[in-house]
Amino acid sequence: MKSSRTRLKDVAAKLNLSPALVSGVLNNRPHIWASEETCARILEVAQELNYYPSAAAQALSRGKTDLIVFVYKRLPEAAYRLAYSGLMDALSSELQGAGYDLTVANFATQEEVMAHLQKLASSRGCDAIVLWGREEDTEPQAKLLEALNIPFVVKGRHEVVHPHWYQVDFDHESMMAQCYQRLVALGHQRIAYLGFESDDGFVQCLKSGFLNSRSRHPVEAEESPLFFAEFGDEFEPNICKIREWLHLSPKSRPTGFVIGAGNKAWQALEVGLAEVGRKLTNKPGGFSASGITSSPFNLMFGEADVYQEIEIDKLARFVIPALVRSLNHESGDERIVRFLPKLSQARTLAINVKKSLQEGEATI
Amino acid sequence: MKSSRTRLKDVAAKLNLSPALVSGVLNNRPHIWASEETCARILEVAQELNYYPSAAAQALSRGKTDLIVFVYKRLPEAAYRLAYSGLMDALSSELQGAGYDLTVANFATQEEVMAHLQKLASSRGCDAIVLWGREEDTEPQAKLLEALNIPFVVKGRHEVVHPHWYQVDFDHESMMAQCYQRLVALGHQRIAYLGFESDDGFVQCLKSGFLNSRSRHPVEAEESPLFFAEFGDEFEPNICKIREWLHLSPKSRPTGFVIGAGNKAWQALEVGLAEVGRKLTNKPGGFSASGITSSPFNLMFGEADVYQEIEIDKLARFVIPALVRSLNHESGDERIVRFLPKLSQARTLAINVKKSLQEGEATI
DNA sequence: CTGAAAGCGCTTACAG
DNA sequence: CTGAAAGCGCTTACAG
Repeated sequence: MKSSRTRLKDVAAKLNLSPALVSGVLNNRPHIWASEETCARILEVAQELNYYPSAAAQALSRGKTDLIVFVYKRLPEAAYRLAYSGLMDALSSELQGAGYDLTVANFATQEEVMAHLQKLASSRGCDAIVLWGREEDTEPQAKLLEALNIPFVVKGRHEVVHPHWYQVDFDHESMMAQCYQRLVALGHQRIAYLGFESDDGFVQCLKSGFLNSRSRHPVEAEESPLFFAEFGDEFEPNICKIREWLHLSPKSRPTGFVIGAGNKAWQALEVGLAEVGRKLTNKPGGFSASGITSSPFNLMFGEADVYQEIEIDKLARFVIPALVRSLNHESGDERIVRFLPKLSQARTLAINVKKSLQEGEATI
Repeated sequence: MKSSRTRLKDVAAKLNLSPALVSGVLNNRPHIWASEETCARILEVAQELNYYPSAAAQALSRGKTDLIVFVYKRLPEAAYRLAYSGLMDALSSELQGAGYDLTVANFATQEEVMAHLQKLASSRGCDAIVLWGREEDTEPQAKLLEALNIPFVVKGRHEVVHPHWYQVDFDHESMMAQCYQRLVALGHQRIAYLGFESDDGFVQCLKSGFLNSRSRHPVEAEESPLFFAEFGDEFEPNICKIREWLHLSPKSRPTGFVIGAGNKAWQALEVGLAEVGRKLTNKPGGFSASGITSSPFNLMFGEADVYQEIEIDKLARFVIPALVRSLNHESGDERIVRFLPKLSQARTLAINVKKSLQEGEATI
């Protein structure tokens, strides 16, 4: 009982109407004339016969696939994979709402990505493309799409070199500024920065966000040293640096920490503090931190205001409007979307193994 | 300079050949005759003109879209979202290798999913479908696809009611059995189980895997109590139960833990042990645990052999072969794939705040 | 062994 | 206001 799908002419035949009329009504094309009643009957029969137009035939005749392709180069680091978690949920659901389907294509190498983009363009396999990944990868990809004259949106910070590209990303500078302000408001005088060691665009923006805040703000005496460190997403180098900082004298060690790095940095910070009998707090007078996190995130011992995982989904939701603008070749500054999330309190396990761990009872 | 894409007849014209011949050679159809040299020239010109066949035209004339759709109902719990992390990477890359593109469609409600499946089938929008999610959701979805006679593979444990479905999942029973054996090998006599509180198929399989191992294995005296608890993915209920167990006398409390739950259970276990000055170890004589984890996973204090995050990707790789079998309507037992991962050592922060935390120095 | 022709299932000017 | 016809770009029997 192979159910041969219903075609347009089947529903037209059943109604004794021409396929053209039925097509016109079903797509409610303007300037199509059919009585109210005929329209109703057409809808009814279409539903009754379970008619859905052939996607391929429509794509061929309309020259439009209603397909958006999400393209990226696979990154080996688990941290990046996790950053994509929830992205498909958000993108697919937004696109469905806009009448598009989402196709996903990822490749191990940049060459494969470029070849696929070329193929997509030449085979008219989609209406538009979303590029995701590091700037060093997405930049040549976007250039190719630009040359091929195919609409696209790219995730990333390309405003300096390519201000005319449709692009979406966080406002990393302001995020770090918010964190810095938060710590200043808590009364911290010496505020350290833990970042990533990377040329990635967002990393540089995080860094300059911190440095600009610091130089603009008067709390740190100009001659006070700059507590600044960048590492890969690993525990060891972070903990070493933190130990070094924490072993400075109480008058000279940093008490506030802006984190422009991943969960390993947070873990190192908490462990480092625990080693000296302290934990993070949101109250004045202790050690405090604020910054970005990867998902899932929770503190072990203390408390802190951070940017939580869910933000990447929110970011994804800006992609679709940008895509629509791109498809319509709308111009203007709204080609560049920069999203500033809000700080919120991190969940914590509030582990309290020994009394000596409690705030204020430094033991070393 | 809108680059109008090259069509088949363009390359045919340039070669003074008929489109039919060119098409035949490009698709290297059997029984097509063209001299070696002609073939070479065709390939050459196609490449030179950057020719890729129109996806829509091919789909229409061949009745095949080369599209696989990955369909699921969105689940609100972050834990589930994370379980999908890496899935797209694995699925897309496998499919690209098999000549298919991956399309993703997710919806908030079951009704929307069902409607989309109906539409996909009727619009011939894809060649096959991958269903992912909980059995209670995927079962009616799969039934619909079966009725619509469209090839599919479903993630899940449907072997009892639907042994003829193409399905892929972990061998949860054997996983729990492996964990149990591991603890027995370490000399544990009283082995507890921490699971999820859920009707999900995999949860039931984990549970029966543990219970069967236990009943088959002679180490536990038949009258020894069953240490067994199931909770949602939350910290509090787990820690309460663990405290209760750990406060039993050394002769009667459990020393081994099989974890059929998420990271919250692990955190609770580690915190509970830390509260009594202990941590997990892989050596005989202490407290040990083994089980499943969500990604990313690391222990805070101790060590343990666990199933790591990456397994979900490995699982995904079994989907494509199953899909191909499904497309060819191959029969046999290989419709059901059950994957048994290997235990491996979890990363640990090895936090060691106070000496009293060290193994063997119980303090309470 | 080759090329002209029909067909896939829609859409959309274009004549009635 | 309507319907017959051509066209989207391929593929594939089918006659030469």
